[in-house]
Amino acid sequence: MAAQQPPIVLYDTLSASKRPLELLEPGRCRIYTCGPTVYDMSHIGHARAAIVPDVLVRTLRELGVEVTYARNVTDIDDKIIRRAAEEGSTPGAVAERYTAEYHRDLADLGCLEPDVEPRVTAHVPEIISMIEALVERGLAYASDGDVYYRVAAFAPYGALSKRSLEDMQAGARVEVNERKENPLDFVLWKGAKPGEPAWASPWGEGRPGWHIECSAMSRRYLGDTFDVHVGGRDLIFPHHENEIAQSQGACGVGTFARHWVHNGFVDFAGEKMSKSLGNFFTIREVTALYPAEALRFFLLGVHYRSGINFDVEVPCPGCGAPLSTDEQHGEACPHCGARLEVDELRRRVRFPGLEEADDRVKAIYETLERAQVFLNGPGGGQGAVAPEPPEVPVSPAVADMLSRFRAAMSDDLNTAAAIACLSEPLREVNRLLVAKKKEVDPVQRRATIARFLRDMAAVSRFLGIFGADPGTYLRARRDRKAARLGLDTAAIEALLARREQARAEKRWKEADALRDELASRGVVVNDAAGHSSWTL
RNA sequence: GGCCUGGUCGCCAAGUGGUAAGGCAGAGCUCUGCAAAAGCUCCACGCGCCGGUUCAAAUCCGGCCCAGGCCUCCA
Repeated sequence: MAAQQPPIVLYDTLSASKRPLELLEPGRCRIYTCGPTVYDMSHIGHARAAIVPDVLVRTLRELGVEVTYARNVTDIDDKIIRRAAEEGSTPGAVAERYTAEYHRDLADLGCLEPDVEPRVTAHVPEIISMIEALVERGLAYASDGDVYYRVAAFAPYGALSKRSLEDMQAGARVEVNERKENPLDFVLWKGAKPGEPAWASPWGEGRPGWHIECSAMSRRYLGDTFDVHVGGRDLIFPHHENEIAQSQGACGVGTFARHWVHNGFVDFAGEKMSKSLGNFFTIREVTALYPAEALRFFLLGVHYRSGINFDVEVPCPGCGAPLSTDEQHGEACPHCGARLEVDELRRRVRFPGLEEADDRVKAIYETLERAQVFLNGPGGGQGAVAPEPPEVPVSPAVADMLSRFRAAMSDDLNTAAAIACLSEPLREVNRLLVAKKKEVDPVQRRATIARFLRDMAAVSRFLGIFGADPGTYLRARRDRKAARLGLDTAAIEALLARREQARAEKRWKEADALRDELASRGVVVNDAAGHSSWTL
């Protein structure tokens, strides 16, 4: 597809409107997103902040745009230093460890690797030279070993966050820092403190402030001006506002990101996440309980700019009664009196929304698997999808699926609407798969199912979901869930075999009793023509 | 206090001027030894409330009520 036209419409925070993504260079898009500060395990909010730009990148690529995607790692920062001190480790070791954990989480979540992933500590020279440029232009000043940005000297300050300097001064907390000319000035370079990592600079030993790294590194890899900057909503102020001040201050007004994309928050149980029980979970904690694809599907079920709520259900270990947030913090269950311990509660936590997502992803994979088997027979591999017979009519619902899906994705990455486009085709394919021979035109049936599989492969490239081999996914999901529930797979298979024998001999009572026994463990039995299968 | 979002079916959630997507739950049915899965049918004359603009409004304007966020580290 020639991408001469703006490929998609995207909401832009700076202009506060949806507008076509007009690329600096037709057919090519440069994207920068703020990656994590690596001082701890990443939480679900980080997952969303990574998945949103990932879907943007995937969508543009699928629409024929050549994308350069940069996502930084902030590997030097107060929190990293503090963490290292707590652990008796070094900031470098802390950063390295959590960078690796972050990569593992994102790989689980199906995020593509960025084309470049710059680290702050490897770009100190670029940072210093940018600060020097700001000082030369009167936009920054050295003060007692620190360097600060002179906010009042940058006229557009506040344009992104829609706040005037006066507004902010009125609402600002009084900050005691006599090194600053203005309380709103922010630090570009921090003078070294004893025992902290430090680099030589024109202002003495020190290290970069928080915001400057994104300005310096985006410039290095994407140029003075690039197409899209992505980040969480909470970064609009001060982080992104300051990036604009730095970059445009150094490179000129009109430079830097042409389009600002900000994703909404993830809330837990209706509250913004905080590190107290019940509303703070890491990616790893969640993916230990549910498939990572279910988490991704859940996060994409809501438009990226909206907040998304993670329902959390914490049952009492004693009586199973759901506990309110307050009750979770209590000593004992108000219903049965059982002692409550944090670790125990965290292990038993349930996420109803994720369970629904898990079931939905499972159901879609089941349809994909049945479709594959229909076309290729049992054991037919993923790559063995039969070519679509030419010029054969395909059921309308399936024929339109991909174009409708693509249209939704092109309209400000409306993943929720895009996913909804799959429902009708899914129903149609399921209908065709079980239809009696005389009910459908066999040629059309085959063509429709083949087309569906082909187009679902495209869908999976947009979303980063449904790309696994269905049989492999379903087996892994089931076995993992069985292990988590402490079920003995071999014992289940044995019961199932006994039941099949009973059924073959029409001993229905025995067969039903065995099914009840399996059901009591949560195992769902599915009888097909010749054989039975089980799932969870 | 300043600034900014959002209030759509029991729950989740699309829809930003043209007559309410989708998912879950629920009801009935088909298939089935019985189930399960799948499928079929049904499930918001109304989109926080009150006015207004318009041939036409969930969508635009004004007022009000409610919830949340940012202004400090934060995805």
